[in-house]
Amino acid sequence: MNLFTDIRSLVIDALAAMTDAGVLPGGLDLGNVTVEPPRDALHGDMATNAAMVLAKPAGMKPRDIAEALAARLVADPRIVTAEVAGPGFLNLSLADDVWAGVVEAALAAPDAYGRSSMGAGRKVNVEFVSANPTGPLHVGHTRGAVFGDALASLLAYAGYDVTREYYINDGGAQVDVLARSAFERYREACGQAPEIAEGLYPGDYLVPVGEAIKAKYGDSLLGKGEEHWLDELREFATERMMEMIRSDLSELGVEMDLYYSEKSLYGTGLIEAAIADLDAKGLIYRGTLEPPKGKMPEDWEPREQTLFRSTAHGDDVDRPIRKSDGGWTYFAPDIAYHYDKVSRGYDALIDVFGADHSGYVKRMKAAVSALSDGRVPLDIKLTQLVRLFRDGEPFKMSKRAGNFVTLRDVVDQVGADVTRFVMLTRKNDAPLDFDFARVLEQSKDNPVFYVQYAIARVNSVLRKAAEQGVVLRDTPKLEDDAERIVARKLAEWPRLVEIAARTHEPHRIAFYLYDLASDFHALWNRGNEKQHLRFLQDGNTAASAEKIALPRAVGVVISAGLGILGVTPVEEMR
RNA sequence: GGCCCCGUAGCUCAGCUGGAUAGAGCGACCGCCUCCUAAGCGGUAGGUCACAGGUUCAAAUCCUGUCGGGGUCACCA
Repeated sequence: MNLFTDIRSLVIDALAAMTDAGVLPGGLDLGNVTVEPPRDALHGDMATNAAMVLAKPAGMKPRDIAEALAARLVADPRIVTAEVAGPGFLNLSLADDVWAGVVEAALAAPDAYGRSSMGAGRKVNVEFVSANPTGPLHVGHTRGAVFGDALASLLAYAGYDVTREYYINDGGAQVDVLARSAFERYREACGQAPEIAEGLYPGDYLVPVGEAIKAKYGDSLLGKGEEHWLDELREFATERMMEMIRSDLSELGVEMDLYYSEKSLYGTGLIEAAIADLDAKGLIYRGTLEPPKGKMPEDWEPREQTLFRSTAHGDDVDRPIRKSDGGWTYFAPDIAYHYDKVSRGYDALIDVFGADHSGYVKRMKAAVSALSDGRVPLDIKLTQLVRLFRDGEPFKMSKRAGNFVTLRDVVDQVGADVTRFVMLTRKNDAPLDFDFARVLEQSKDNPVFYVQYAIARVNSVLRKAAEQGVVLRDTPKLEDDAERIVARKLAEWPRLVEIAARTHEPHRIAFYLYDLASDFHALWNRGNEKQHLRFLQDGNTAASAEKIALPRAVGVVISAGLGILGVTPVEEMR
């Protein structure tokens, strides 16, 4: 049930009837006619722009259209008043029955209310995190993980068939560096002094890996050149890193459907096939790139390379796919990976990158556009930096020293639920301040707590009601504006889900939940002043049952929303 | 220099396929607990939506340009 689409249908039908009656000319495009919540509640419950949108094509004054439309709309029992306002808005106020119906719908099908069929079962692949398997996940990855996971849940809630996927960059030079770094820790485990040369990974998370290598190989690798151990240790260390990463993600509540290995692309012909596909489309050629405009790199020299004509699909320059030694550049397996995603039959692809990868957006979009002949849209969402604070004091991280703050640090200190909610209290492309102390604060200044407190209050009322022997009923009685405001906010939920899903912006869910909680807290406090607004009516279980329906519906929607965000609703706060 | 993101109240940020008098929280000020959790609520004050053009019945939103902040920039991933 989506009240806004219901009322929009009503408006569209009325406009069609006006056309049939000769009031409006035929052939009007009604696509731009909207029914939305007005910004100001004083304007009513819903507003439609129909008269303004149609005035020009119909050759009529907005007011005339609006008044004729109003006359038809008020004939519907759901519409109490329809008033022309401003430049031609038609403000609608809806009957209390309608709001009661919203509450009933939520209570009748708690798992379904707000779910959308807009996805229509279309297959969407959400690739996220995809951190190099060379160390633990840090805060930046955490944000990407939370964002991607919530986005995936949101899309599933909106009716898409979603795959969560992680691309393991285990095919490049950085996993060689990992192997060498692990080897030094292995030497350390064997009692030798490790030599962590410049460029190796210094983090002590490799210490246990070194010990594990010793446990497996004894001292048989000591003193041998890397040609004897590089392949084996690369695989060994990479597997250990991925175990750690999977475990970190699991701590955060993220479960991938598929881990896709870059290395697995090699030797299968997939890269060659992807490039051949582009070649067949005339998009591969030998050529020399112009130097970058503006500042000239010190060591730049003209060089003939094998290039992908990404400019044919919107990129700024063509991109090399082979290195001068004949090997593939990192871009080639990326192309092959997306070629594989396309050929797996997805209707849409989403990649979640850190903002520092913004330079790859155009070339990846160009690749997918070329590979799918423009059929499969690729949306790339960038997550901005996370700045860490404690009690307002920023603290520094140094990747060189290996002392960056890890996902596990964050989750261990504040918990997965708080981490996830806070990470979604900003738009993905806005920087996020994360204060370890503040996010645990139990006050209304902390949105996590504020929303959880609302649901805790709902549960509190339900416990009290059970003690008093109230038999729950799904038919609410709404008699005050404070109640209607809450019901109206509940009515916006299905609409909001669709907007958030369409824009790929799960943060909208978090903001909505905050607003809903706010309306609910306001209603709660009205009960302090007005006895009839209390959910529990003294000694009158029948009246209580009618009053409790609304907060129960609030609980339904907050639970559903937190579910999308991957946050566990609390039972109570003590 | 090219490209990408950002610029909205003193601060941190929302703002719906373009809608009406641009919202919330913090901070400031004034109020509300005999009563379902005051861990909360109500009110007051605070704005050239960076700037300038353009499109439109209508622009914080779309387009162009300028300014300011951040990111990124061939044979690393």
